[in-house]
Amino acid sequence: MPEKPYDHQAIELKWLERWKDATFYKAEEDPSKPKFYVLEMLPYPSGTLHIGHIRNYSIGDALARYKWMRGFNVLHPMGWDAFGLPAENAAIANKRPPREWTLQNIAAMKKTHRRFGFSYDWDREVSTCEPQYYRWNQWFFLKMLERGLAYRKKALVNWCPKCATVLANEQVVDGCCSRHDETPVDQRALEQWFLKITAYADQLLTDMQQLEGGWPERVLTMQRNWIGRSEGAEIDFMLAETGEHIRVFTTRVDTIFGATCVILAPEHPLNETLLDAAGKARAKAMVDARAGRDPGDIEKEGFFSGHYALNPYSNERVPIWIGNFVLMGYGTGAIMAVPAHDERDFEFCRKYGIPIRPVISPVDGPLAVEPGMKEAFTEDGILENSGPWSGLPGDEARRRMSAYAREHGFGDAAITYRIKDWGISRQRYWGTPIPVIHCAQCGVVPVPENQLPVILPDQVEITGTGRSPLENVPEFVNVACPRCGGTARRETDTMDTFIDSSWYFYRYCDPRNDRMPFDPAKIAYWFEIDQYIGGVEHAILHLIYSRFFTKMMRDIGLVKNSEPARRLFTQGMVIAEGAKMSKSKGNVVGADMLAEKYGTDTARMFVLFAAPPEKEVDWRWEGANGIHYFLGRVYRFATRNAGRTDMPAEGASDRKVLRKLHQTVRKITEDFETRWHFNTCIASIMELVNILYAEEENIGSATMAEVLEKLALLLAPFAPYISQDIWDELGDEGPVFRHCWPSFDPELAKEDLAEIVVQVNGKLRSRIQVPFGTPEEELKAGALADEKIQAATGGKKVVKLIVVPDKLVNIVVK
RNA sequence: GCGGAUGUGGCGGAAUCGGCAGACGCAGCGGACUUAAAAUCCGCUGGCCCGCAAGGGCCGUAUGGGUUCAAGUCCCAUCAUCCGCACCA
Repeated sequence: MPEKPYDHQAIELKWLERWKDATFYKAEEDPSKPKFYVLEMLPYPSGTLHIGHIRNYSIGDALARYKWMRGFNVLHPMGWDAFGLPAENAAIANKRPPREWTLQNIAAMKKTHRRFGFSYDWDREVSTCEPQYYRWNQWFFLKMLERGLAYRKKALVNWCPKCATVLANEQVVDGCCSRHDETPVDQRALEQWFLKITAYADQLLTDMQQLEGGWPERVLTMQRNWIGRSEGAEIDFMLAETGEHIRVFTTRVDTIFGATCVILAPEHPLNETLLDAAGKARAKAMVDARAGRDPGDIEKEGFFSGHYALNPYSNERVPIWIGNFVLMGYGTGAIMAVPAHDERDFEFCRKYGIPIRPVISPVDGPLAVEPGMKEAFTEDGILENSGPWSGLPGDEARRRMSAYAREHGFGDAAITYRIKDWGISRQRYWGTPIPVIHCAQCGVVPVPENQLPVILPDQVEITGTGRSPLENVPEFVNVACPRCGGTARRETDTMDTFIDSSWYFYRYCDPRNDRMPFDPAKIAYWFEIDQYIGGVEHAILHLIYSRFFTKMMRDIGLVKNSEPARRLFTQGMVIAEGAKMSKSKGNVVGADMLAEKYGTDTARMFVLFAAPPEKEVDWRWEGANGIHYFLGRVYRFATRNAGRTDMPAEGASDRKVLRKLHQTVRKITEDFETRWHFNTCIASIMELVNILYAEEENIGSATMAEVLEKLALLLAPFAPYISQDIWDELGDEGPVFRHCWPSFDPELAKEDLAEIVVQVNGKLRSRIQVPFGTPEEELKAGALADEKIQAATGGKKVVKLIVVPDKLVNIVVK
């Protein structure tokens, strides 16, 4: 057949058109087949797909296609994380309703998605801003309300003045809004809804054992730190005058005889009664000074409150201080300061001349003496000067002293977590309405289930003033109380959008169900997710909320699994010409731009070729040229050799080509099953093609037919259009990615002769060819007889011979 | 400050279990084809040195040490870059 030029535009358009109504990516439950659920994180519909998205989807698509070819029943869905702030900002800027803006963006992005030909089952598409979806957010909220997992409290919350809304702790980075780098976050007291993720803190931690090996260690470590479990004790110090209690949390109750003061956070509620007006002002100033600052830069400061507390173990009277380094949000907001055995306390007490009293001696040394201590001794040791506890080792003392506190009613062993309950109220329009009603008579009343969904009204003026725009929609706000029928007001806050993405992957399994969030039987078939793929930036937020939701759903009987995803892969970022891509730098590499210039096959393959998928990729246009050129080489070779019968008889070239072919199949198969280094997979296909060019006229017809067919199959997971077109040119039927993945013959993949590296004192000096399995003695003899080796050893004494069969001989001479 | 990862040609990267460093590609150089260019095809391409040449030698995986017959790979220290956490009691 005559050679054809590689016209990527024509090829991609042709198959795009032919596949328009194809159904081969449709997934259906089929218990007779092994299932495989591969999932990429759903995008926010910003309007355009960029190369970072393409990388994420190209990895997932290659895996999905490979698994199909291996006979799995694959579920590979896609959807839209469609609620969120940018839609409102766009509405303010362009005077267009968020819904319209969002739907238009989805349409544009979906078009690009289709153009790239990713293998999604679009019948399962989910868009989180649709009432059919968010009604189940509301339904889950009501379920959690019933179980006490959702509750309301007045709380100091993080407030971003630019977003004009509340942020979750996870959305605050270095005291600033994660969306506005330079904007310090304020603290405001508001009535907020919270989800009790802390009730699952322990399970979130212990269930990580199931994820070990399947999730990146890095992500597990980040989650562990985020949950921040710490074991210790809570102890009440009694206020000397009034008898009120100050509860402190400590991990080192064994050091309590060294406590020389108690320190309260500046926001501590007791300050209201403890401090005079001047003191309150100082405390307030401390809180303000801390806002938005890097904690490492703030010097420890404090002042004496004028009051004293009693140490319940020793009955000692210690001063109560207010300290800026004590956090209200952790533990009890109050600490006992043991300067001799804690670095921070040491720094603070030195500064203010508070006594330092060592009570723990090192296991193998004497007790420190004060004055003269240069730093705190923070390790475990033996208790001294600690009344009846003296002489005990630290761990035993902690156990017995906690028990003592419990028996005497002034404390107990306690576990504290760094993770806090999840504040989900947002004073925003474009999100899921929280389904409750505020009634003057009945208080907070949940919207009855049969009245869901609470529909987000369409005609709303977006103001960005910090009050929910829904407050200005009387037909939304004014309702009858479901309990007493009296006039009542609807809740106008909406939910954090992380709710949406916490369970969307369940909805994919049953996306049109209007009686339940999904049918549990379908979940039982598809779950857990076999492979989840996304950016590492979601290591704590999205991935911890999703794990929490799964456990909650399990506890209300909807699912059986305790974890959503068995395996997680976090791909590296794509940067452009050495810099992080961003709109402001104008260096965003858009997906459509790529499709036009090189075609989608080239774009996909280049991001996979440029680096292993877990590493960062630097996008360089010249690199993409190389892949495009390579695909052209493949295409021209295949079209001019398809169906050829004028080839010479089979000979040495066939052996060579087939060996390389089977080696390539083996390499790529192994990589798909283990480490996904698609860059070297593609490199090995290039090597194969280089050999084909070198041997083109010497290959027999049968070999040529086999190699072309398998080449198309090997390319299918990475470059579906060109591989399909070659498949078609070869006269093969149907979609190439529904054909069986090629097998390899280990015998054919084997080299004829082993090449033995011969070293003298560890340096390469010669190579010899021998049959595989040549005995050690023969290898030694062969190596010593080699001309170059004789020259190199030059009659020196052979001290030792190291032999690695089929690989290497090292001759050690003196 | 604490924790983790990474460091290999001009560039992206390869070397999967301690056994040939630099696969594959980009960029560059040369040749063929062409009136010419593009496209395409073929070749060269870590550094230094010896040689007209064929060929050969030495150095080389951030730096300094160590283990080993053998180290990019293992151990210790240092430096650099990136990421996460950062007063968590």
